[in-house]
Amino acid sequence: MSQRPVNRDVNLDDLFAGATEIIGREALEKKIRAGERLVVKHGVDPTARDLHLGYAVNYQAMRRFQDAGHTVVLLIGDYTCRIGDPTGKDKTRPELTREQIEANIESMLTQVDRVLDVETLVIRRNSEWLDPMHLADFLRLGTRLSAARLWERDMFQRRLAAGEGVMVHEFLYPVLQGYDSYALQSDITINGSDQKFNELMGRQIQQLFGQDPQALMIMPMLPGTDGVEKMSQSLGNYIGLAEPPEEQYGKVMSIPDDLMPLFYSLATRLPQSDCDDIMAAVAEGRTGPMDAKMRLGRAIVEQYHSADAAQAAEQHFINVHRKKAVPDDVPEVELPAGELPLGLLSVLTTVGLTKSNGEGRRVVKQGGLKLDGEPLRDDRFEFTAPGEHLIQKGKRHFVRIRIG
RNA sequence: GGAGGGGUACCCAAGUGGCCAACGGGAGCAGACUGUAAAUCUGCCGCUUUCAGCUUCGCAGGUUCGAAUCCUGCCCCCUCCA
Repeated sequence: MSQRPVNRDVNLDDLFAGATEIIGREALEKKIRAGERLVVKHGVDPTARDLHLGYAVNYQAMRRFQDAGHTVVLLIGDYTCRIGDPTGKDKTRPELTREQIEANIESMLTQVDRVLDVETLVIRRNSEWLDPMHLADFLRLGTRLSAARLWERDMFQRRLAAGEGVMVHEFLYPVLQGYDSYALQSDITINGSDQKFNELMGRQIQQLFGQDPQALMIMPMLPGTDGVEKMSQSLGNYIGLAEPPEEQYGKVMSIPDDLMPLFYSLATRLPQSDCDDIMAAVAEGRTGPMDAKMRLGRAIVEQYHSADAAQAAEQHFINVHRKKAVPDDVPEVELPAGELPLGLLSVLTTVGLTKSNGEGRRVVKQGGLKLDGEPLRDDRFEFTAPGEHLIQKGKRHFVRIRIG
């Protein structure tokens, strides 16, 4: 693994771009200027998931550190994920097997490689040091940490006030996560603001052991496509890094207009000055909001796919949504002619357009179904002969069926 | 160990013997409108062979013509006190 030389003259404002807060900035700057190769930590759970633009806010920052020659560590919380972060939402998590964890890391890497340089990326697992840790060691660490400090956490206070409980493991979680920073000798951790408390604990533990406390680069949470909640997989309001170009583009087009500035500066690699110019042009009426949004969509698709893909996705969007034409990549399903006649409702369900016959009946009744471009309002319709048909549900769900 | 509160559909949450397939909100789906997959408005939103039938309100029994609602046992969750 070949590493770039450390760039001690890197522009710090560029390096820290986008961060809402840098804790311990001064000490960090000294290290950079002295030409030290920093250990840059970013922790993730090895759960199976689609990485999305919200995470990419961190990855882009990590990439800049890589480019400046520093060691970026992707810390896999394979030990702590067995315990469960106090999100207040998680039920007891199913325990992941070693194989699952490795498979998840693998899939994660194929997603982050769109942003990070995986050649120099260092992967560590916190089971490396937490597994061999003895309870006595942990308790000894506990003799030097104040419980009151842990209780301060606003989430705990809120939950207690709301009459909800706090579990012992949740209470201790920050200690384990903080220990990671010590084990890695982290110089800086890049994470979303939701991790601030845990990472501050890391600073404290590092100091207990005589280490320099890590700096914290706290990145803003990107809102989801609904414009209200933060982007997250469980809320389904996310734009995945590995999603197909048309999906990414379409989802970008669906964000509320007033989210555009945020997406421009957090989700694209455009310099902040360019983002400002674009939004100024919109404000002054020189550019339409739709054009600005389309440009945003292209920029994002281009970043995770290619310029060609961005063009194609835009064309697809114009065709399907503006001109209401049929896209050219409609999924096709083969149906055996032996089962003729085939009832429309059961076809809709087997083809995956509806979850039940009742839902299909509803869609047909409401005029949301088209067969070969023609509205079909008869839920008792049957396909009686072999052949090819285009089924459209609503505006954007298409399936081509081939009976025969 | 004691006292109290609670478990309802994908999520939140009403309902405390029939008018309950179950109020309301969110999510989702469809229609209208729109530059948009935004916002707004309208409709739908357990399953089925839909003028009807079937299965649902933590689990298992029971009372009753009839239960999400009452009784018994069990499981789980939360708060306070010890």
